[in-house]
Amino acid sequence: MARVRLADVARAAGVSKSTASRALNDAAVTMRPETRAAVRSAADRLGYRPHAGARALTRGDTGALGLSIPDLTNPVWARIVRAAVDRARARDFAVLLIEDRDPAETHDLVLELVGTGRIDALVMASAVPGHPLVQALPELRFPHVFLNRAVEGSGRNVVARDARASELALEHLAALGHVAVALVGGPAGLSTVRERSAGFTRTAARLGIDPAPIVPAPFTEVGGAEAARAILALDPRPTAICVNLLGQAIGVLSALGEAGVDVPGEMSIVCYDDLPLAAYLRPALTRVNMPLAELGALGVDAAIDQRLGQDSCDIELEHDPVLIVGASTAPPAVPAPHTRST
Amino acid sequence: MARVRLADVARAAGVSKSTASRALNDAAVTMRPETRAAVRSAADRLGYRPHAGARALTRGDTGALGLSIPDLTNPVWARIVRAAVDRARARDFAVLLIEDRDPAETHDLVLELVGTGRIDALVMASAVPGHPLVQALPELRFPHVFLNRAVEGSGRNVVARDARASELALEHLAALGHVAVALVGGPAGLSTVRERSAGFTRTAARLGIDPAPIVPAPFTEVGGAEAARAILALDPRPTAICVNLLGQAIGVLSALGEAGVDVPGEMSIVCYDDLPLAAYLRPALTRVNMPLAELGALGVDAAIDQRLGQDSCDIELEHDPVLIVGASTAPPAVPAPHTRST
DNA sequence: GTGAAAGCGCTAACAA
DNA sequence: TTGTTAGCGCTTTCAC
Repeated sequence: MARVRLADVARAAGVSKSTASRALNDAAVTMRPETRAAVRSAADRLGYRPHAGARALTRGDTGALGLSIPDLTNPVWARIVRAAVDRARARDFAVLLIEDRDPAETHDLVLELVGTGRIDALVMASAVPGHPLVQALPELRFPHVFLNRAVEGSGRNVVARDARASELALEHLAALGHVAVALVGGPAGLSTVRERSAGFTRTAARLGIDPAPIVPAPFTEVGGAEAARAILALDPRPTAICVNLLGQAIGVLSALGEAGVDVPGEMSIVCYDDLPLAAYLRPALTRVNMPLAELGALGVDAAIDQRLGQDSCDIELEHDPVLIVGASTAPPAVPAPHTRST
Repeated sequence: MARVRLADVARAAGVSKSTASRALNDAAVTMRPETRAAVRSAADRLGYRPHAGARALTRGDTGALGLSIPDLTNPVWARIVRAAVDRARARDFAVLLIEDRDPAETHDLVLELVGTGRIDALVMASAVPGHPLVQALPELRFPHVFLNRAVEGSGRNVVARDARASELALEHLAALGHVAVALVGGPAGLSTVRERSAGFTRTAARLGIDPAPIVPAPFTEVGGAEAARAILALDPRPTAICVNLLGQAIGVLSALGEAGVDVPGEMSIVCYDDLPLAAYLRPALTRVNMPLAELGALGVDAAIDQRLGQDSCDIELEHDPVLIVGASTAPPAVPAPHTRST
């Protein structure tokens, strides 16, 4: 099972190494069709595979991408990764996965990957304010894009229409008659959170919904549960809650259940994540489906294109989020009194 | 930002390339301490990083591992991947992630990765009976281990004590007084499923629990829901259900809820996955925590060690699964009559 | 203990 | 249209 080298193919086809190389790689160059065919068939027959290291050495690229995401155990990221890997493979790139649980370590790792010439570009989906990589990348002049977590002014952002998620949610709730809605937000500084919050506030105003409390919360079940308890304590109490993450929504459901608050009877819930799970919770969640697959694919495309010399630019996904109505939303039981002491 | 090469380091340290290389890589070779120090400090100062491709060419290895898993969106696999990537990094290896959604494609991809010399070893966590790779790998004589999905007779299996999960679950249920327990199983041919089923049958017999129905089901929410409906239709009806996957368990809860069956009042549930989510379901699940992190880490260790020339062998994890009692298990409401017509 | 030189497998000038 | 040649950056004999 010794490695088949280009020289072997060349010999088998009766040509020189360079001709063999050209026949295999350079579709543009003009050469006798039978030469090309001979080389190709020899390569096929012998099972020739170019050695990636050798190629990296001469061509100066690796055919690999780095992909950094914040949390692998969140299925939303898993879906993005899946789409990214698929697209990368379609374009003949491998993906080195980086789970960014510690920015400083991620910084070191990426610098190592770049320095050792292991990747051609980086898809950075774990940007947060103050992340050392966000600062380091431009100085490196290394091809990169920011995916789903925009860095303002970078001109390399690939993002979904996050504000639209809030619009869809609030329009649905308004149509049901809700006039006071809360939002369980997320960690400060994340562009998705910011966009969704902005869309929330803007749309609430437009629809005549109460200036609604936005409760920041960690992206965890506990975070959702605590936010829900805070919201329950509000006076007047909102009749619906929008939630950024499915994990948070599960925490919200849990807290509401413990407090004896019926969903959707006394409280409606809309979640901005759509995963199979969401349909099987009790009640099944009304949710917004974000185009995660498109996100992953476009991120990879942008990164590769940039490596190929194309100028980078901010990209917003074509597809709108989609609202999926479940059993967690209903008209408010008692029209909220909507009075307030002055 | 031009690349710093070994030659640059050598020049800066006033030695030859070979000396520089030795100083940096070969801890064993004997050389003047000050020479080594000079080289090291020069390398540090210049920010030298050996080029991975060049190194692959001369050393014949890449410092990268392939890791194939069945489903990235299942957080259980995400945890295994996380641990694998961490361990790989600790041993200075990168990980190329492969999501095996189509065995034929995975086969091609892995052969490509191996053929192009992109990986030094494969951690195969997506083996199923008849998987083309399972056949191809031994012929390739390429270092590989089977992780969490054993291939009988391969002598390269890294697995947890899956049978023990069933033991723990049944012992808990027996202590509560259950005498008829069902198991929601999984796709045929998976070693984990087989082990858990075997442990289930064996332990049930030992504890005097009814020859219990094992209902195979896909690893999805729907799968769990359908299995639950089948179990509800049984006569006599079991008073408890063990479930292989968290996703299935959520389907089970959903189906039981729809059928108006109270958990744990009328039906107890134990799930063999422990994820944060499980604690926030209503009711919070009684569950078995498998040592997933150890699994991922040992799989990587075994793969690397094998690449390093060590003989492979089957490995069972040191740590036992752990039972975590939630609110989904309770004594059976009415002692099951336990009579049967003959 | 250290240096010179060869070569890993490939691509890309440059010739022919 | 094809072949010759010279590296890419590194490790590793083999001399010294």
